[in-house]
Amino acid sequence: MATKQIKRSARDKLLDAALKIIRAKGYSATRVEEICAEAGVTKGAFFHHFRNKEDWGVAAAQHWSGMTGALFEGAPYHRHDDPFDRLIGYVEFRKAIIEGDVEEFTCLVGTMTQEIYGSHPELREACAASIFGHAATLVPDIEAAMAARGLEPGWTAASLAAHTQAVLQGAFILAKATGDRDTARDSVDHLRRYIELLFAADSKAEPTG
Amino acid sequence: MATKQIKRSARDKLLDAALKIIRAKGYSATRVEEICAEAGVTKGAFFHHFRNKEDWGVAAAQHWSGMTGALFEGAPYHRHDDPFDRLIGYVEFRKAIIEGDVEEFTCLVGTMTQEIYGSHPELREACAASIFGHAATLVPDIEAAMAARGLEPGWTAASLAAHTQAVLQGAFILAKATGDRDTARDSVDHLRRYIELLFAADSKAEPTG
DNA sequence: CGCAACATACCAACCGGTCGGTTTGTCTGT
DNA sequence: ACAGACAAACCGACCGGTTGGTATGTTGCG
Repeated sequence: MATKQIKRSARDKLLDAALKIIRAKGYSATRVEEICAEAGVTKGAFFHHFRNKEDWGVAAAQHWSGMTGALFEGAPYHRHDDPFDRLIGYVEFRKAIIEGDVEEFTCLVGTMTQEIYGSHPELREACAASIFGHAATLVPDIEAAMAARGLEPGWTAASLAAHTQAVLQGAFILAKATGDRDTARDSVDHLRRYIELLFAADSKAEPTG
Repeated sequence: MATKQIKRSARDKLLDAALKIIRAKGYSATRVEEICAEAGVTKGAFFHHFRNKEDWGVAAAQHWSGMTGALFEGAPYHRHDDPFDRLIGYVEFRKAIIEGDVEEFTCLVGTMTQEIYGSHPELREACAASIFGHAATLVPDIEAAMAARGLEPGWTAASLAAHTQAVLQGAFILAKATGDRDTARDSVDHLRRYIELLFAADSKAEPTG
């Protein structure tokens, strides 16, 4: 199933190069010759596989969704019996993979969204699908945890799931600003604390209407 | 002190253009001729006032700091007597100014940081100073609120202040992805609820070590 | 006058995209 | 087993518009 061919095609190499370069310097500043050099192929190969640069960007976003999807699907936090534990496990897993250089742990589609949301609708759509598709995987566990505690709060499971992604995206920006992983990890700690407080305040009245 | 000249100089116009264009399409994709057109000046004026594009970007970040600094300094939430109320007031103010098109309420320096953190150190420094300089204005109120409730938690005032900025930056990304203001406002609601829960759980033991 | 604030004209490098050609693999008939 | 046909994968020179930056005026104000 996995890595069925030893010889990676030019397309695959160009997509892997996308992850590295876009996360390091953004979509707009990335030149296609630079992509080709990183991938070790020529410009001809690039335009054989992709109609244009945006087409490559869309494919990169989909490639990213596939890779991250597999990563989270195989992550250990799913083993917990309690849905709340799985949710906390997810957050801790997100914290744990904040490792190495900034361009290694930041989010491809979040970075792209910033630059292209107004000028490349197709690409924006692909990025949005990646972010919210991932957020949707959290919803069942959140709903189950809510039901288990009999919570009927002023927020929805989908909204909390989206919020986790907002915190992570924002944490990445701060880490880029400081150049320090710990800046991002601190925000993930706050996110974990928030979720714990949300589900601890089970029978109490909500402070916010 | 403020707006001492009716005739805005080319420099001011170029800086105002920066806010509009960079927020709409990012730093890299913004062309200097486009900046000049938006500002209604010529390229000669641009390179008279700025050594190069990056120099202009740094000035834009500082201009942004000055503008937002004045905005928040004059905001009504400072009138509250209680520091906790001021903190909540700040969050609500941030929610209230999420209005109009996406490029009108998103953050200039957050957008820039994403693209240039690895390639333009001076610009990154200016953006980081803007973000964390703003976060620092929240620290006294957070500390006062902590002291008033006798909180000695596992988190610091500076860390919570930084987290507020992370949530806001992340909320902006999600709003760019969906094209909908409400996506951002939802995360600000979660942020408010988190702060309320933090300060409500005064005498209780922290769930997170 | 003299200097700063602008305008105009221009350039060399760059960059996305094209195009004709070559290599590599696969399918088919014998 | 093998040659021929065909297509997809890939190459790299080339093009034309664009872009950051410069060189050289011109204007206006103290």
